[in-house]
Amino acid sequence: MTAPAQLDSVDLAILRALQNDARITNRDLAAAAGIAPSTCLDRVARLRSCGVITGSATKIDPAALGRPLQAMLFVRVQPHRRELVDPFVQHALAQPETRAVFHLTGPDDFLVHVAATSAADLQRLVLDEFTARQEVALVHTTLIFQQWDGGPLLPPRVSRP
Amino acid sequence: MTAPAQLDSVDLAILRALQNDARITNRDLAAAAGIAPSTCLDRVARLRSCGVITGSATKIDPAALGRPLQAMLFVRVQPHRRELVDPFVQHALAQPETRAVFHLTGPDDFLVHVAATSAADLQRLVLDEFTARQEVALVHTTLIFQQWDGGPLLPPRVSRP
DNA sequence: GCTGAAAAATGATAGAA
DNA sequence: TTCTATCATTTTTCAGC
Repeated sequence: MTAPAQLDSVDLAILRALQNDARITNRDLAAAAGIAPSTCLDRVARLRSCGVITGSATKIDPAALGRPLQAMLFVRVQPHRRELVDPFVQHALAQPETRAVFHLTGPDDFLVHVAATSAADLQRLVLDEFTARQEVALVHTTLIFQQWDGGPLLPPRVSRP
Repeated sequence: MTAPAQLDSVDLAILRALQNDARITNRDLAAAAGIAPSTCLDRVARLRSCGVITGSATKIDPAALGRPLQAMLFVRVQPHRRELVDPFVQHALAQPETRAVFHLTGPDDFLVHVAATSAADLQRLVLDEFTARQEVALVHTTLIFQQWDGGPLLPPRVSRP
């Protein structure tokens, strides 16, 4: 499943194109990678079975959906034990506002990325769904002015056979 | 382009399925939404032209790619002026380790999500690519133990015609 | 919003470089 | 391994209703 993944420049081209557009046709993907369509199918299947490709997702604009206010919630859990960590994560993921949850090192244990419908919705989320919980010692809320997606994630080194 | 987007329960089903798997066939998507395939095509085209759907991406496992160490960099820029903000963001996005950049309210101006190949790579990134820059006053580095993707992002209210 | 026929893409196969 | 070529099947498209 999770091999060290020896990737060459063809895999790199495939990964670059697929991260940019998950719905690219196999024909176009093969052309972008400079290989035959049948070979391209094999390559993608291999990347999938190696665990490099884990899935695909359609990207959505939260503002266009009616969720114009995004924020980061820094959450401190007390005590910081596994019995409390797992339920907290599940509860955070169960909120419709939650986009992602990160378990971090440092004074703040969790970072929760949320997309709220309004300041009132954000306030309710923080007070009723997070601060109100027994294990939550502290929530620090920060608004997101703007965000940018990084380019395609690529392997640090490419084997050149 | 960016209309208030009046979405009904069919759009909601489409958005849910598409966020879960961008490569779902239109046939299966139509079945999931309970409409005819041709109607489904129209709906998706409308969601795209309304700006709700902005694109698609294949999901990659950074660890399988050789980037097992993810971190959040909290960056303070001094002075916090637009002439310095834009170049900083461009430089952050130009790094192969960068997954996302957030411009935040609060004492830390930016949050940069990165995927490094090793602790040495992370150290180099922080010291040589961020701290070394004139406008960067402070970088605080936090490791990511684990992360979870939220469920599909859905509109807060659904019009019921 | 639906139906159905035409067009295109896919996935699989076999054989050769 | 990878490529070329082929083909049945599935999927998308685009009329018209």
